[in-house]
Amino acid sequence: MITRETDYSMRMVLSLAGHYKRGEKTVSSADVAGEMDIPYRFLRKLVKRLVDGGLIESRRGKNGGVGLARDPSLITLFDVVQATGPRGVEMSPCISEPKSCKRSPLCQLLREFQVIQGRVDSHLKRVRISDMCKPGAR
Amino acid sequence: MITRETDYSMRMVLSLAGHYKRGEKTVSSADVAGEMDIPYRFLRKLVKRLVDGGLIESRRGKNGGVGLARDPSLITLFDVVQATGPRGVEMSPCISEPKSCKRSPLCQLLREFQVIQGRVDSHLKRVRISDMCKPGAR
DNA sequence: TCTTAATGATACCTCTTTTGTATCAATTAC
DNA sequence: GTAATTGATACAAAAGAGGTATCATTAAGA
Repeated sequence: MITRETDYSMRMVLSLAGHYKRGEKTVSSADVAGEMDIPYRFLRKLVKRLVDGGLIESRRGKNGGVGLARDPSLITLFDVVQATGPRGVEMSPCISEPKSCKRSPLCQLLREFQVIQGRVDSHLKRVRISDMCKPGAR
Repeated sequence: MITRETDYSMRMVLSLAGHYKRGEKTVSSADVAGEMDIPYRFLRKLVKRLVDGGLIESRRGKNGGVGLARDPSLITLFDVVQATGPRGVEMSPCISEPKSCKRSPLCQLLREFQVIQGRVDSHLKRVRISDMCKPGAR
């Protein structure tokens, strides 16, 4: 599931990619929040995870802000998903916690869920942030 | 997202498919609940949706119960998902409610979500219940 | 006809997760 | 030194998921 957290994180990275291409390596969180319709304080929480995940860098103090840690062609949607939360875009609780269900060893449903999850993840891995920064997009 | 509701509904249909193949066209909800580790009263709620969705049929009174409405080869996982809830296995709230976000007309993320959603749905449509009732499976 | 076993309908409850807010400390440019 | 910015942490509100309870209705069979 793509939660708001994941969605907002992706928006933020997209925004930073746009600035990155224009040579603006650092932008304030407030600017990104305004630009991408993200609640400012919520976004501030997400910044931490993206920094911890190594996708963005931040600088404190006056004229500080955040910026991509590397070229947008080297960041995929999957990277953002991973950095945002421990559970990713998991299709089913059975994916991350198969042991919590005694049926899992023989469960045909789990098998199918795993196949679908694999497809979703591999698609997310193929989509680079740079691919999404086309003119007219936002 | 595959919620417990969806998961339980799939389990129920799988169980009924097993009985169906053994010639038992009607089984009590209590038996299915016990067999598939589903809380009985919760399952009762799900029965209604599957009946409304035309996947299963029910008979009241003594010796009543539930059973598949058609051959398991004519029921897919997608059918179960659709019958279970209005939102299906939606990847993102943006899929079912794009109008709720003013960004959607130009949103590159929404485009990607839609592509992924389409892949998930088409996979679910290819998996028939009969495919999943192999020996050793449950 | 009476009893029993089953579903139908509806309402409710509780816990977790998601989403969002608030506060204060630390840092940096000028 | 001041103003602008992020860091860290805690809190709160809202929504959703998961589960329970109750009573009505129906049908089989003694």
